[in-house]
Amino acid sequence: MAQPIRILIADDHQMFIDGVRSSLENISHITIVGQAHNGEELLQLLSDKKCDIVLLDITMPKMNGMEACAEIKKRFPALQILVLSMHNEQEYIRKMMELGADGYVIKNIEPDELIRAIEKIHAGEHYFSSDVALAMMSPAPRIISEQMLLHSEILSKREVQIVKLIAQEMTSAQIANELFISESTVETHRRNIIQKLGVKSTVGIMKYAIQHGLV
Amino acid sequence: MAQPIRILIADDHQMFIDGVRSSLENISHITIVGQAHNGEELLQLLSDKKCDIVLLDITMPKMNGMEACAEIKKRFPALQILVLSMHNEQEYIRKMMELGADGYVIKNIEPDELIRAIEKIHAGEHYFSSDVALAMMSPAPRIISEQMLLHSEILSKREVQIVKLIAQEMTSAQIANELFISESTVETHRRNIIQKLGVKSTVGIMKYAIQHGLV
DNA sequence: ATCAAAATCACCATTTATGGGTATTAAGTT
DNA sequence: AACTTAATACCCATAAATGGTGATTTTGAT
Repeated sequence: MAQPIRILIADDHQMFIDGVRSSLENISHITIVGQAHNGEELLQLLSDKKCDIVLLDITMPKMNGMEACAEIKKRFPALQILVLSMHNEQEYIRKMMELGADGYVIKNIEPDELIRAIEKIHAGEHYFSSDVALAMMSPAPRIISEQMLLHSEILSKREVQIVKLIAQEMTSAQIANELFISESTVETHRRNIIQKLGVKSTVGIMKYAIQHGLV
Repeated sequence: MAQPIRILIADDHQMFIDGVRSSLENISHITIVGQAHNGEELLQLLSDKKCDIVLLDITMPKMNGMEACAEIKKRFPALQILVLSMHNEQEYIRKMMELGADGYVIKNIEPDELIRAIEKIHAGEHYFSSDVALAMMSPAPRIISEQMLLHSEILSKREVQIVKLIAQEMTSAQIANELFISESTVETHRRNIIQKLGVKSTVGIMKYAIQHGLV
């Protein structure tokens, strides 16, 4: 190849970025053109620098990997995304693929495999590490999981906001006060959230929130 | 220094280990003598290899960093431990220090600072990254926090059991049914748990449960 | 301009959870 | 044997959350 594959890395841990860098620095046909510690930074970078593939973490502050992925695919459809996550739950994988990711590997991947993944993605193929592929094999870990996927439209901004406040152990009344809205409204939101996520109670909301990096 | 500082790294993510390795490989007075992906592996390694400092992650499978830390300090009191974690909550920091850790830094630390931390620890001092020190400054994030520390004995077996069931979105009645005890008892446990953890509601219990790997 | 989704609010009733206090029994420790 | 903790259970009252239904307004997209 005449031109090396240009890579951008987005991950909130510098040390992890360094790990990736050290794995790739001696590979002649791959070059790292930049790095970001969150989704916002990444999107800013993308306006300036040209690159082929983004290595994207999911758990990041400010704008997480899911939001970033959706945004990137909207603004730069040609850009390819390889998710590098520590989560290998079906929900995550499915979600990221729905949002337009081109591949998904677990962070404990070996350098060799990472290189292979990048090459595959660049060649227009999808790539999943074996852990990930395995996770997708099991038909349905929980009964609610199907329901969860059916209702997997993302929560609205307001709903996310409320989930975050719930996660701070606030009651509906306190949240209403915080957001200058009625308690009824908060409770309506609460119930809509429970329905959307296919969970039973606030406890389920919390699990979702933590697993999806909302807290 | 005649002898380099011998380091062992324990972290469940190989790529992170690689990140640390690449940061330290050109430092002549520091040498990495081994790595482990969980607490058990680490303890096995320690029986064979001699080393000065363990870089220890908290979140690991099989045996996590807390258990490993306690065990190491019991079996090898002279060995020094630098916690390398992504959590900078007071609870974690305090806990690890109680368990005998010698320093605590956040994973997004810069390589320079990591080296400094290792040197300090090896010199018999403690070391905390500025993030961590800052986190410890705030006297009490919540008023109940003091209470939290006073009551920081771990939950009893029964209580842990109930936390796990709560995490499955079960109501007190359902839990009572599951455990063949009265609903009153479950509610008493529930309230004791809330008090012990210094949280406000079931939401707080959930956060604790998830962060401490009970679910 | 029109349509769909999101956000807002209220009424109802019922179920759950929280907070206070009290008490008994079993199990384990010193 | 004396003491502590864990586990069990109940009383009362209040606060909070859940479920159902219906409705208006704002906002965003086609």
